[in-house]
Amino acid sequence: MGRSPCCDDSGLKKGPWTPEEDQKLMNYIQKHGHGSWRALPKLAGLNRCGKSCRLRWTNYLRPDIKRGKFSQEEEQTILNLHSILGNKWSAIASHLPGRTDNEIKNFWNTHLKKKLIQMGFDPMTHRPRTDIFSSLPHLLALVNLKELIDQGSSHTSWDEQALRLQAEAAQMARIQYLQYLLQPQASTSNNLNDFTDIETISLLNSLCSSIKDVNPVFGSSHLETSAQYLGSSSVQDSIPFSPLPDLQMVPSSAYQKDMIINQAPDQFTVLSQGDNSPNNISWNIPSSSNTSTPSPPSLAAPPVTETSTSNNNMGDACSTTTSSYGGVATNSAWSDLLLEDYPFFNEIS
DNA sequence: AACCAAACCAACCGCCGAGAT
DNA sequence: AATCTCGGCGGTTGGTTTGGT
Repeated sequence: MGRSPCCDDSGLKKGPWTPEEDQKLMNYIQKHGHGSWRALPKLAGLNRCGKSCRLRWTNYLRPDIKRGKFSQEEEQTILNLHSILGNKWSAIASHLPGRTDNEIKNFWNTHLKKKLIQMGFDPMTHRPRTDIFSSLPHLLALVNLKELIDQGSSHTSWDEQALRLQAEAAQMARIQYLQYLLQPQASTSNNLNDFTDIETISLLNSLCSSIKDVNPVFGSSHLETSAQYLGSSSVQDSIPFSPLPDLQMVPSSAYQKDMIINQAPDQFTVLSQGDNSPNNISWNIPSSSNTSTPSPPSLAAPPVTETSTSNNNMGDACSTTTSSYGGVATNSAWSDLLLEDYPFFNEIS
């Protein structure tokens, strides 16, 4: 029959470990290895359950454990891996030498999760949240802008500012809605080839024109976001992450290979390969079977993060952080995310 | 200085799959 | 085949630290 239970002795000590206990455990393992965790406490002279000893060793005493703050690279790696693996802390930890699953889990729960939520992204899906609360950070940012305007430093009138503000908000809403539409999971059919919706194309057109209306600077390589106008620290200080993991898994080159993007100053037209008819608005995207089981980005190539600084049209410096991971580029700013993940946006000029 | 709330993190709890009995 | 342990995992708890008023 089976064995007797391991940790059913209620006389065993629980709670924080003392330095003496730590020393006993370390001494024993360094001499004999841990072997059977069940037998270890008795052999090491500890009044602890084997499970407790194992936890103490793996999470705290192990000599190869790295202590201290997580680096930007580690943070980036966690975000990327979490977007692929979810809460598989041990799997994530296996890619971060010296970090334990417990440490990563704590770091995620106390820092990264909050960051994503603040930015309006669902920490579990890494996608823009569609519920009302996701808009709160942006609404707060708009309130901050109003306060800035109230301080009277602007050359333009309040009405002009309000109009621009309104247009900005509408633009953000469109971008968010567009992202929602472009998500494979959001599609009712789950078939990306069904994405020929006339509503979406007209949305693209309206987005295009509204961007130009709102932001005359647009036409250069980057679309500036409201957050950048506002100098919102919550977004500028943000870390790069994977907002749309499924699409990111499609290599840009293969992705673009299937599409010919044609654009004119006031018209947004998407053509499929092999048919240059301007009336054709079908959009060929690799089938869901190709995207449903993406392979994780290669960890052999560490993420490369670049931060560039530019000025928005209110004269404030703003920075954009771009990371490349496994050949897939992501971007921290909303619109830049859009540009990176949907290559056709890059072509608008 | 005192109090309170939020943040942090080590440790525990309960579950699961694999393997032993 | 059934029962049980072991090791591992993810979720949660609760004590401690930190920051704000």
